[in-house]
Amino acid sequence: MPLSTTEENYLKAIFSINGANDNRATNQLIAEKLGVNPASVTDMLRKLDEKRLIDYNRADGAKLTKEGFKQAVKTVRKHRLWETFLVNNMNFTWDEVHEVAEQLEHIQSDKLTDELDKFLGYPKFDPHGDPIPDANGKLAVVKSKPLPEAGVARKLKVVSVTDNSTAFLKYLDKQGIALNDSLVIKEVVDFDKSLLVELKGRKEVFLSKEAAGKILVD
Amino acid sequence: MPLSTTEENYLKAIFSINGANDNRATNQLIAEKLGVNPASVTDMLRKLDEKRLIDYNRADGAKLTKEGFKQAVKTVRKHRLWETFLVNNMNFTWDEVHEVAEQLEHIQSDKLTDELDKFLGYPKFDPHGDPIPDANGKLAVVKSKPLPEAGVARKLKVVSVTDNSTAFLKYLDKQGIALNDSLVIKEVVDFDKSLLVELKGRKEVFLSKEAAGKILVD
DNA sequence: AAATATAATTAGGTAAGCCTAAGTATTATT
DNA sequence: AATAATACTTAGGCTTACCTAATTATATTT
Repeated sequence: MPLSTTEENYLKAIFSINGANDNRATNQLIAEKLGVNPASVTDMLRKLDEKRLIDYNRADGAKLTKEGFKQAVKTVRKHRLWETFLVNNMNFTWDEVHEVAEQLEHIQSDKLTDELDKFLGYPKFDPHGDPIPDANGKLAVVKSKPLPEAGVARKLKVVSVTDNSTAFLKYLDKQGIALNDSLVIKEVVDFDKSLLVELKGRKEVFLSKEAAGKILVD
Repeated sequence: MPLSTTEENYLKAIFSINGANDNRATNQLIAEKLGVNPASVTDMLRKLDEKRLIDYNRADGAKLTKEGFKQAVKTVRKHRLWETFLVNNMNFTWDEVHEVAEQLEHIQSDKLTDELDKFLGYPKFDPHGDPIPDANGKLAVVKSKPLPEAGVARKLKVVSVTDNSTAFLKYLDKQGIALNDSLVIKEVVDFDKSLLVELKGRKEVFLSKEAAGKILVD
């Protein structure tokens, strides 16, 4: 039988906490992410372990099994496809989509998911710049590129800089940009190709074309 | 707070049983429609009565209040809009849509509902020929009648079916009958009241009295 | 009117998913 | 090593929405 909405949400939470690493989600992190009491988490993790969707024990926390991973990715795929649909076709803004997508991601129909994917033109990224798993669960691999070559509105991560001069690094520091920081290009100014960039803390800064070209993002 | 999926389903069931008339749904009919035990229905009807979504007592059965009616129509609106979307844009056939639409009808977002309506071009009827309530809950009125009540030799149009089961829809498909098709009753067979019907492509098929009674024409 | 059938209700129980409060491990600090 | 802080589990309970079996109320027959 299919997973419940709640089970799907737990798998998704573990997926988002563990990421690509070999981390193991703790009860507390999961409880916080889902807004439930840690005692409730214990119950559900045990249940998911029994169903072989996760590996779980008190000492090491929770890790998705192959099957659990598959299910989590499927839910993420649906979530991101629906977000794309809402923004592209239903006139939602990227900050309005989350709540509705949280509901839509639990609709159970592989046919619908795949038709939606087709309808949208097999998008690789959702409106937040997060990669959309394909029908086989594969995620687009992002290879870093200079900031000016990245698209607008995608969630980017600073992975490296091509100028290690003190002057440049100090400049970045002053702007509030550091390695591994997330940022989003809000706008490309037409006449001088400078970029309006939103940083983590909702702070916005302008970067000249020269400066931006030295920042590699993912 | 918003209604639960189950509450919405009860209201919808009462709506579909009572129709436009002043009927009052009985526990048994509701139980049958929802596939639950009559004892469970008693519980829920009492709860809906307390919430003033229905008027309920043992003697007269259940009737929607103004608010309950509003909620039911809203769910029906969503159901039929999603069905239309699935057929028009997701390559579903009209006999495939029901199960998924049962899930989609519970998505809570007025903005999404109205944007979907707009996206679809404010359709008046769904793929089964059922009228779609507009944003104010108003339904297009159709003066249609069951096929056996229509006269012989008149050009008729299939506007709706009163049985949306997969079995019936597949049967119609096989006979070559689809929504909005034109047809003409050539003959009423006396002894069993079955109908000889001529379809668009000059093709003639026999329809039993039972099957014909579920086809509404204009 | 009495007997029977049908419909609805009551009583007691279950499972999922959550809670609080109290207790037990584990890890960090002194 | 002893104490304190943090993390997790246990125990007992709650709500929703369902169930079965037994009972009561209403209709229908005879």
